[in-house]
Amino acid sequence: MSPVACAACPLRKRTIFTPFTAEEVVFMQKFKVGELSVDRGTTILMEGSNSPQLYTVLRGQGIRYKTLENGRRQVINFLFPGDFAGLQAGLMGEMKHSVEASSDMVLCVFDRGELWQMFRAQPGRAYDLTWISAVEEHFLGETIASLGQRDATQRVAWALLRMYERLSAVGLAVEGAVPLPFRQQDLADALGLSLVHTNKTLARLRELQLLNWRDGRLHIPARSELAKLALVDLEKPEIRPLM
Amino acid sequence: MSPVACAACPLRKRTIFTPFTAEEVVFMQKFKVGELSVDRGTTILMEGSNSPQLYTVLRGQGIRYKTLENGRRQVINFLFPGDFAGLQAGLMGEMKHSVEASSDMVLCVFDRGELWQMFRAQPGRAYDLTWISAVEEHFLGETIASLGQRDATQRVAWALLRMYERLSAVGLAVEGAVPLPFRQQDLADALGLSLVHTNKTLARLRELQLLNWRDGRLHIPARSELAKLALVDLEKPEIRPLM
DNA sequence: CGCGGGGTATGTCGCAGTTAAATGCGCGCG
DNA sequence: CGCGCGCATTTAACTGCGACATACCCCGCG
Repeated sequence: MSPVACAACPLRKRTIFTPFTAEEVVFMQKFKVGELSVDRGTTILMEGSNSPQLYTVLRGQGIRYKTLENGRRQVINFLFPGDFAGLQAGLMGEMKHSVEASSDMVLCVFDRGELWQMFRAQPGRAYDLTWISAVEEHFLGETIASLGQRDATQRVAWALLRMYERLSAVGLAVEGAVPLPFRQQDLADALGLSLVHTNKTLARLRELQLLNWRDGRLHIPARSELAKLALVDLEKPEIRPLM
Repeated sequence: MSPVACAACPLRKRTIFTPFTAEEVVFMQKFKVGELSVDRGTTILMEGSNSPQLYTVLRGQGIRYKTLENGRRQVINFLFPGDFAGLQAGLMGEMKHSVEASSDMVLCVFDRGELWQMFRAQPGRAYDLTWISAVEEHFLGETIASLGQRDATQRVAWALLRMYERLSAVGLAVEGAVPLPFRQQDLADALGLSLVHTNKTLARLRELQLLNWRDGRLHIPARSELAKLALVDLEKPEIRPLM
């Protein structure tokens, strides 16, 4: 059965940051897999283009977004180490979204055309990918629920809390702070709010000492009630102070 | 390479409604795959439960939803022939969403535990599943964009148009009408709108002869400008009449 | 027959969230 | 040095959408 633990990159079965094994190097060569380093601000995938590459994030953060017909931008999700990108357009055809590096990034790249060969040679990779897709889909579902049913405060709290936990789990927390190199506009576009309102909400959360996000680093105090806030409906009077 | 056309069910490489081939029957037995018929209203998957089964829809429609902490419900997507359900919870663990039959349904069922064996024996299935996931993910991304950036009218227009096209493509359109056995409340919960507001929006779209949804059947007039409406921003004066 | 429940249809009102516009602040650059 | 530019912040005025209330329709049921 071998229920592989979250294997983010086809190259890595274990965790994100381990060095390559000899076996993995052979695999890399066979399937034309390589590493790619990009600078902050680089557009890795562009909507409308026809990229034959797939990526997994090894280090750094990025955002995956889509530009609508009316010019507005929707950030679909944020990319962290372990995430996958490039599949969304289907197994072929042009990309339906863009990916941009919010910090310097290191990516694991391989060819979409090799996927079929890879699955045949290594069914375990297919299993990994299915797993990753399932988790990804789960989070997209959560996001939909957030956009559809929660108010601004809950959305902001939920999003930041989730990112915080996600990055902490990968060991990126330093003294209770985690790197989050996004602009407030990125967060606003992800949550379907205006920049102004996002800002106000952040200010309130900061006042209440529920979180602190400055200079690209997010800090959440030890006994922060943020989790409650993100989940519980604000109707509840005991949480009400938030407004 | 064999870029398999959208193979909805592990049992069917071609289209949705073809009968099983002898080869497929052998496959069914080997991997303990079966068919399941359920009545309208049946809850197929329940959030919190621990179902070991995966499903693909062969016939009928359903909704996949999630109940939030505050009691509100978010419909994540609607299920049509060809759609996949049951994976979202990850490859194991309890379901994070529920699935309910909106009409009588016929499902293709198989065991999550067989997935690994199946992938090993038939890499093509893994490829299919990856494809399906990619398409699914694409639509979830679209939904997120809709919830985040579009107003009520655009959301309703977009959602109904998409379903209409989807079902037409599978040949379910009869005289320009397509079966859509959902309540307005379901649509509202999917779009993050109140029932009342959804209703009013539908009324306006009906007045403008852009669509007609009655008695579980959706009709869209041949030269309906619905598509424009769903995509173009209402700022444009020529579309403005809608308000 | 009357009664109740589920779904649909409309009107009014208030607030959360939007749009617009202006200020401050740090940084790279001619 | 001072100008421009990206980003964060703040204030003020407007509005889309949700909450609530009410009414209608169809159908099954005692």
